[in-house]
Amino acid sequence: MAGAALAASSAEEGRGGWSREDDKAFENALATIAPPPKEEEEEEGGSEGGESGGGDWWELIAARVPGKTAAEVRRHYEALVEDVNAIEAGRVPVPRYVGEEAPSGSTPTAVTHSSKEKQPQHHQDHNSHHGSADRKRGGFEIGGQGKSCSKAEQERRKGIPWTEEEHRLFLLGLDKFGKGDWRSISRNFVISRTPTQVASHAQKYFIRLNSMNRDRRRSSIHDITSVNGVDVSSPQGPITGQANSNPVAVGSTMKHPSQANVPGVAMYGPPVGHPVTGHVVSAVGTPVMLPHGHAPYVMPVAYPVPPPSMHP
DNA sequence: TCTTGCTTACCAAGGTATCC
DNA sequence: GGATACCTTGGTAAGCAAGA
Repeated sequence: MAGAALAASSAEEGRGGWSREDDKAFENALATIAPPPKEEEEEEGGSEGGESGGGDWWELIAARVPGKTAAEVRRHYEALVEDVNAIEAGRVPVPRYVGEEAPSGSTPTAVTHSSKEKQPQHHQDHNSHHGSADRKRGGFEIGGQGKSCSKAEQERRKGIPWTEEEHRLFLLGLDKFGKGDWRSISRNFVISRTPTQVASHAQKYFIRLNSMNRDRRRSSIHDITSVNGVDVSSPQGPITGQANSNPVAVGSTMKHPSQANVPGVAMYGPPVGHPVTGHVVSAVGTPVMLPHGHAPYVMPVAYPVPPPSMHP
């Protein structure tokens, strides 16, 4: 989505003159100002919190985007939503990274930064390939391009750090779909990441949660365990067992550990468990950032490089 | 039985804190 | 300020379970 949002944004530069700064301000506004409650759209649980709630939501948003009117902001938002929906519906080819090959065949499958999904990898002995050049991030081929790779490619290969925004979406998705349903989380929330990536991220996240009471550590993105003041960190232990220890049924209401004295709360300082600003949340069943009648999880986020949608 | 999806364990790279 | 150690993170192979 972020990619979609960015694509939309850049596409819109021609129409509305939205600069990256404008987009950023716009996104920040969206993240911090709750949409007004709307009767027909609030059935899913509504969005609490935030600083607005009034009818002039667009005005509030516009107030945070220098030089933009409420109407412009609204149009911009709707354009973003349209693009996101179009991409999710498979009607629009997903953006690709610079230097990326066009996806062959009809599959619009995104070019992902997960090498697993995009290029065959020599299946080697686990030990033997460790340290081997072709597994190292600078060394494997992409689409037969060989070793000559651009800086951008190398940058991409070494892994794209999760942004706070992505992590928040991850938390929201976790809250909504529960642990284990990485596919849904990836598809509906963190659409810039593959399910595998989401699962991997989750693994680290839960490990982090469970080691919260260990000695002092550096802060990390995984210290963010709540969104909008609502703690969405799961009390469940590490992702354990193939038996799918998934104690959280999909769509079920998760208990918020912070309210139930769970680790995962602040352990050394502010970053830990600090509420993520933004009205996004509410936990279960709540659409993310939904002003007027739009599909959930539309939270435009701009990226320096448009992350491709992972979902065909 | 085969396919799909999830979990775990491991690695390399990069960043940060600490020590000199 | 530089060197070193430690920590965090993203990615992926392998194993396992559930469903078709």
